[in-house]
Amino acid sequence: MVTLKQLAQQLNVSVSTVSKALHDSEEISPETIKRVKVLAKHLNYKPNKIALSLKNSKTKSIGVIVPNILNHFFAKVLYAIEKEASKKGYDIIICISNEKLEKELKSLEILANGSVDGFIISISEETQIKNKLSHFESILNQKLPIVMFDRISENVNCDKVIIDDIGAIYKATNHLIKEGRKNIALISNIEELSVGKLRTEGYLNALNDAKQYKNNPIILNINKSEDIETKIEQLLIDNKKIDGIISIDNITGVVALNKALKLGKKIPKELSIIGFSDENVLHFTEPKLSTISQHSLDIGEKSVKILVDKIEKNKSEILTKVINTKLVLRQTTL
Amino acid sequence: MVTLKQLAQQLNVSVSTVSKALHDSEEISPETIKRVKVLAKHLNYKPNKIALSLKNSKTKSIGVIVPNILNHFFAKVLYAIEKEASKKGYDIIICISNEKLEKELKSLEILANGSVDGFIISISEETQIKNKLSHFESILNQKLPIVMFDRISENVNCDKVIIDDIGAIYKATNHLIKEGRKNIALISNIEELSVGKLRTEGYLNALNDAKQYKNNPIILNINKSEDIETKIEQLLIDNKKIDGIISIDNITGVVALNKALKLGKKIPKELSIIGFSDENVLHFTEPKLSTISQHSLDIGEKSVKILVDKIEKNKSEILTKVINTKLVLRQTTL
DNA sequence: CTGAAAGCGCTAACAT
DNA sequence: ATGTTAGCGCTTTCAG
Repeated sequence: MVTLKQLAQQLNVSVSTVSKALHDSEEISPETIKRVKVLAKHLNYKPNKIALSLKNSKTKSIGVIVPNILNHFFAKVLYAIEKEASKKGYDIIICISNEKLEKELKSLEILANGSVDGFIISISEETQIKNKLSHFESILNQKLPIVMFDRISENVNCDKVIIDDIGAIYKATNHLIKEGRKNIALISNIEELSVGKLRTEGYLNALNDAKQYKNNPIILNINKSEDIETKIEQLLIDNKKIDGIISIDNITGVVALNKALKLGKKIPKELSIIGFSDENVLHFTEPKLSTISQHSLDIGEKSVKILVDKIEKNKSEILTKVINTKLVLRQTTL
Repeated sequence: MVTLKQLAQQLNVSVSTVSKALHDSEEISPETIKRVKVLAKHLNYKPNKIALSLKNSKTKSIGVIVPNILNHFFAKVLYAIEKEASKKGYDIIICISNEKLEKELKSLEILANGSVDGFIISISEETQIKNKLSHFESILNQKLPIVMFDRISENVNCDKVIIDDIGAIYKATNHLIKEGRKNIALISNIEELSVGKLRTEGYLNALNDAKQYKNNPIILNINKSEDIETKIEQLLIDNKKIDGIISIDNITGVVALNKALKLGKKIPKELSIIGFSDENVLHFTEPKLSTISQHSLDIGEKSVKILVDKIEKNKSEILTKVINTKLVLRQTTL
């Protein structure tokens, strides 16, 4: 890399003159500025980011820690984070916790060595289960701001970007009730997560609030060790009355659709299905899956905006931003 | 952040003593080492990465530039890159080119300001089409190593990690021929990419080499502006004789399967389908899609290993590593 | 208008 | 065994 020093030597001026010239300082004569800039351009000089970071105690980098990048939701949020961060002149350093507390903790600790100005985090499953939160507190104590999204913890005092999980599923369930469905099942493979519990709550609330709905809730929680496809197929076989399915994660909806088709169900005539998460590979099901869109792009964008505000404007109020969801009716609902 | 200086002041010793103590230097007395370490631990001292980077002219960071993180293949490679990099003590800074030359170029330039020790890159579509490669040369001239994977350019003299694209599709096509298929179509939405051309070549070679195969190739190239679902459905309707489909990207295989089912095709009895890319959401099709697995994890892992070798051992030979593919027969082939 | 010097946090050669 | 100094690349007083 070309340095100020090298430019200075070649031009027979001092390093500080070069620095000032490159910043169009009033102190420097126009011709010197010209000379400096010409050479800088010619040698492709670029200010060393590391040196700047050290000098300014600002890295212009954001640490992003997500549980699982193979989950399309997180990939999409990441996409939006990168886009917005890039727009604002920030690099993003990403770590994948792989749903493990240990990795999340380590990643956080490592990046808190001066590498980043703040964090955007979605909590790992293990962390949520064990409810171990001290690593977040530790970061906040070091005056490094954190923005949590989707998988948050009420007990950490930081900015948050979430969706109205209860309301989203409430609306979806209600839609099926209004369709006249009498046996609406909820399928989930995220029982342990904060969002899983909230979404389930939305489903139960909706059933409760509908006076005309008489039947008991049907909830299929599939845990990590169980086979999603087997469980769902079994549910459909065991419970032939099911005429509505709400999936609260972004996988089981597709599986339910495929299994129902395989079993010869007419969709949406005999069975309505609503999945979770917006447009993606799911787009390509046949018929097209109706879903709750959680606007992943907005979530990512907003997270960056809030974090950068914290970093640059030292805003001190802690806020929780709720991103709207939308029920997108495609072809698996009436 | 706690600094050496602060530790030194509190202990009434010099900064260098503290530094040496923390590195268990022979020069320092055991008791001083003890005192220093106790306080360091107590104050949660962590060496400032930025300062180290500046001092060592090594950032222990890798710049990763991918075209599209929503493509499951890239997400998976990214996952593997993060895992291996983390293991080796490297951070990864990611940029998403979004298939645009401009963004790729900018990202590369920005990170070449001292932020990273090297790059792992998969070239954007626009870059491949325009065949503009000077930005890579520029980086290499700055002695920053590059490893390219999947979407590479023969004309850039850097390490590469690829699969045997021709051979992979050749094998798959051959499998369908051996099944006795007489009208094997190739579907692609990546015509413009280097890998797209190679894979198509593999298909054509296989048809040519099979003396018993009489019919002409059937190739459906779907470009960005066209609707994948419409085109594929139309193909199946227009050409009822098609009894084999090879998809050379990681989307059209699923679509072809769903459309064929919708049109009442018996699979795999009347029609065999082979997709591209390994286990993922596609896993959940019904029946399960047979695919060419490209071992994305190996690709990511290997890329990091090669790059880190270059960075740390100054290896100078340029190599191209070919990762094996595997034909994984599930339920859409005989 | 230009330059010298200090300092960001750290390490290491070189005193003492 | 401990301290001083210089230097990584940069900005920014302060001096000239």
